[in-house]
Amino acid sequence: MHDSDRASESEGEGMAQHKVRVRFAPSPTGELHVGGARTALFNWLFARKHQGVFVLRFEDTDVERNRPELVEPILESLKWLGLEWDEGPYFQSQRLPLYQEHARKLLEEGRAYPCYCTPEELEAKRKQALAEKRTPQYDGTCRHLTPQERERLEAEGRRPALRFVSPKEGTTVVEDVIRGPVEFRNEEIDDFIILRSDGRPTYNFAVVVDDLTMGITHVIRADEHLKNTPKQILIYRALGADLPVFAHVPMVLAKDRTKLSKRHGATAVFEYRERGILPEALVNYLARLGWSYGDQEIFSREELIEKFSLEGIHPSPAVFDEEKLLWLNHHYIKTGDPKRLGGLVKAFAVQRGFLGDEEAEKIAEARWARAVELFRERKRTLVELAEAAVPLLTERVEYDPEAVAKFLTPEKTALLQELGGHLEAVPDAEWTAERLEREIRGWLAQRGRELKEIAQPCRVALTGVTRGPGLFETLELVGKERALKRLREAARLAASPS
RNA sequence: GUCCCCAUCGUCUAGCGGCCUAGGACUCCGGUCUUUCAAGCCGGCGACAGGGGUUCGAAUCCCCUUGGGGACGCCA
Repeated sequence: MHDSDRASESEGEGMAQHKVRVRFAPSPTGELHVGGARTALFNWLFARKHQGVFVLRFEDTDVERNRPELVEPILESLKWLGLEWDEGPYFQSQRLPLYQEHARKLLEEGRAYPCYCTPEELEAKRKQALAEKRTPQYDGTCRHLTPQERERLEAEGRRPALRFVSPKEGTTVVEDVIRGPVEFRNEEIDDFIILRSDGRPTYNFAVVVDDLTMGITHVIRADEHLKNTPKQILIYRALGADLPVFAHVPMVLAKDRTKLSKRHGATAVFEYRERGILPEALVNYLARLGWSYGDQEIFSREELIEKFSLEGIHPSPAVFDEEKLLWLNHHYIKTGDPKRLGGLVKAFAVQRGFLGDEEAEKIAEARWARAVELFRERKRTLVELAEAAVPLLTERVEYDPEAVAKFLTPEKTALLQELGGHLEAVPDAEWTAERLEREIRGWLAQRGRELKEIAQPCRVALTGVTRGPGLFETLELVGKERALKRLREAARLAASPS
C-alpha cells in the first residue's frame, strides 16, 4: 500500500524519458535571498544539464503578504546571476479557476469536504492544544456533517473552506533523491485545507496542481518543504497522477547556525551585488555550498552544468561563510577581463559617490582597465577597487596624516622635488612604467642611493597612502602632469599638517 | 509538546568497509619573495559528537544517547 510509485527511479540517464522540467517558485514576500538563489541555481543547473526546461512561477496566493513590487527585483536578481528561465513567470493568482476546478473534482469524488469552522475557532483550538502540549491538528468537526447541518451553517452565512480527506491509517513515504525514503504516519496528517473560504487555494494544493499541469518532472526545493511532501503526495494520488521526483536541498544557515534572516546582515542577492561581489563568484560559491565535486573549488558556469548532479548535494545544512565568498570574488577579480571589470569599477565609483558621473566618463576606458590591473591582487570587491583607483585617476587624493608625517620629511621631500625635476625630461609619450623605472634607477645610482629610500615617500606623495601597487606603475597611471605636481607639492603637504 | 531532517577541522567539504597515523579549500599563524601592501610559493595549527553492536577489519553499516536545525496556519 505504500508509496514506491516511481519516485525512486529518479534521474535515469540515457533513457529516453520525458524531458526534464523543473521550476523555481518563489513567493513575492521578500527580496531573493541567497538560500533561494541557491535553490534556483540547482534547478537551473539541473535543467541545463539535462537539456530540460526551467520554469519560473510566483506563488502569490497570499494576498495579505504579497508585494507585487517585489516581483521585478526578484526577476532582476535571477538575471543578474545568469539564471535565465525558459518559461513563465507564471502567477498563481492568475490561475485560480484551475485550482477550483481540481478542487471541485476532489469534492465530487468525496476526497474533500466543506468545513465551516471559522479561522477564529480554529485558532482557539490550536492555542489550546499547544497549551495542553498536544499536537495541534484539525479535529474533524465538519468531516461528517449531514446535508441538513451544512444547510443550517450556510444559512448562518458561513462560507466554507475545503478540506482534504486524508487517510487515518498507514504511511506515506517520500522517496527523496538526496535523503532516501522518508516515512510519515498518515495519522500525523490532518484534514488540511486546500481551498480557502474565499476560493483561493492554499500552498500545498496550488503547488500540486501547478506542478502537475506544468508537467514538472523534478521538484527541487528547500528542505523546509519536506514535511509538506506527504500531503502533496496524497493530493497527487487523489488526482490520479504520477509523482515527480523529489529532491529537498538542505537549508543555508547563518553563522549562528539558525535560519538565515535579516538580522544576520546581508542575505539578499542584491546586497552582495551592491558590495561589489561578482555574479560568477556568488554562483560559484552558492553551487559549492552543500554540493561538491571532489576537491574542486573553482567552477566555470559550463563546468557546473557539466558536473552538477543531485547526488552530489550534501544532506546536511550548510553555514554561509562570507570569507570564502570574498576569496572566490577575489579570484574572479584577479582573473577577469580588465576591460569589463574596469567598466564595473567605474559604475561603482560613481554610485558610491567617489566621483561624479561626468568626471568618471572623462577618464579613458583603458585607464579604468589599467587601474583594475594594478589593484586586482590587493582588493577583494569592486567597491574596494573603485575606492583605491580614484586617487590615481582623479584629483581626489586624501593624504593619510600618519603616512605624511612618517615619510614626507624635509629630507625626503627635497629628494622628491629633485626627482620630479629630473622626470620633467621624460616625454609624455614615453611616460611608461618601464621607462620610468630605467630613469629612476639611473637617477638613484648616480646619487648612490637605493630605491627603498624614496619608494614610500614617493608613494605617499602620489597616492596619499603607504600601500598600493608598484611605484613605477603608479607613476604611469597617475600621469606625468599630475604626478610631477604631486611630487612638487609634497613639501608643502608636510609643512602644513592638516 | 509532537513530527521530520542532520552530525568529519571554526567554516565549506573529500571519504560511499581495508588506499585514512583522515585529503583539499577558506580563515588564522609562520617563512619566502620584495620599493610598501597584496598576490604567489613553502610550511604549521586544526575534525571522524559519545556509547553500544555487525565485521578479520569501521569515519564509512545498524541501534541508542547527545547536540543542532526545521516544520506543526483559511503563510509559503
